[in-house]
Amino acid sequence: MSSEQLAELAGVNAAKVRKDLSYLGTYGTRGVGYVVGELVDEIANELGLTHDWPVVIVGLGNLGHALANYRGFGARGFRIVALVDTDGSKVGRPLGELTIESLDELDVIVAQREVAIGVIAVPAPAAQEVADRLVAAGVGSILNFAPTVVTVPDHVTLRKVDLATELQILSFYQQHRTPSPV
Amino acid sequence: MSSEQLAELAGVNAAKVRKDLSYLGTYGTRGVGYVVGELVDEIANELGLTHDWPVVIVGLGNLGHALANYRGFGARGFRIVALVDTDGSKVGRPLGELTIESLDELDVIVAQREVAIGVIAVPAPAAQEVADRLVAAGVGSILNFAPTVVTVPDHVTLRKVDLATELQILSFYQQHRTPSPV
DNA sequence: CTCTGTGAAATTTTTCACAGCG
DNA sequence: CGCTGTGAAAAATTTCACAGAG
Repeated sequence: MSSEQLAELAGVNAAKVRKDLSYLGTYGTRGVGYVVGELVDEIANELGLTHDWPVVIVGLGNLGHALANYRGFGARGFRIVALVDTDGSKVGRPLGELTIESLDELDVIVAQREVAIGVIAVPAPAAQEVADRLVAAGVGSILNFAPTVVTVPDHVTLRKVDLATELQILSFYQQHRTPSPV
Repeated sequence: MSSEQLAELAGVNAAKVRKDLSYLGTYGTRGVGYVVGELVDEIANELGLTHDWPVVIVGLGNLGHALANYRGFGARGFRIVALVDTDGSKVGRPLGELTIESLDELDVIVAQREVAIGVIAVPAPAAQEVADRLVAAGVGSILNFAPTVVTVPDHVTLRKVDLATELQILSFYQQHRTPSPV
């Protein structure tokens, strides 16, 4: 497949595709293009998709359940190894292959199962507390779904997914009738 | 509040804050700083948060439920006006203030309630079909949570939230021990 | 010939640094 | 004075355009 075709599919400039791919090394063949399978392998390799990343989900309301049931984490190297909630009535309840555990067990869970990533799916008021506990337990990366600002030490990577923000971006484009970006 | 303080809170350079805010007009006072309330109003105004945007959620599995129950859409001007599912056994079931309706009613729902934004929360295989129906019904913007590529005509704005991608970005940083961005 | 890989140019974004207002 | 608003400089990103490999 040529950089032109890849660019078309990705909605970007062909030169950009070539420049970006060139950072991986020389995987194209002049006059021919790229072998898609090779590219996929090399990109997976470069992005670290060869690792297996144990994940803990904190908070099992609707969103937590949705995440716990989400197909496709496995295919990308993420293994959900624990489900944690503060709600005593939820603790002990089975969910898929796992059983909901108490937030108080977090330290042990993270240490024993070598959890690398924590997902916060609790209500906003509890998010900072959960983040602090995750950090204290030794988690290196946090994905926060709670609609609130959470702060963590520098050595911890934090990302936030804010559903209302996504809608806001959409409505902004709609309002301005700007041609759709990515 | 000074641009310095705002920059600190946002984790960016103070000059950038001033430059960005200057595009809104002249809302700061030299020697003093910005009046936060004024800024909030002006930004809300510029971003179109004064509108009210009717939203339809398609697919009421765990994720759809989570979205339907999500607090904070209202505060940002998004009003969920319809919940739609293909599953006959779900149709008619009440959820919050709304009742789940059939996908077949989509055209009427969108037209009558002036729906501007559609949220796709169905399994991946059904996503394209739902997107097509939303477009046909006249929705101008779509937020897709299904982990699959969906294509829409140019005049429709599409955004995608892919949970696995978010985790991938996290694990990439973790692997490279790069200082946390954003 | 075709299509990559890549210097160089163009463009965009970010930062600097300072005149000048309150 | 202190802090904004903003030209100008610096840095980063994207695109061009073409030598050269297959």
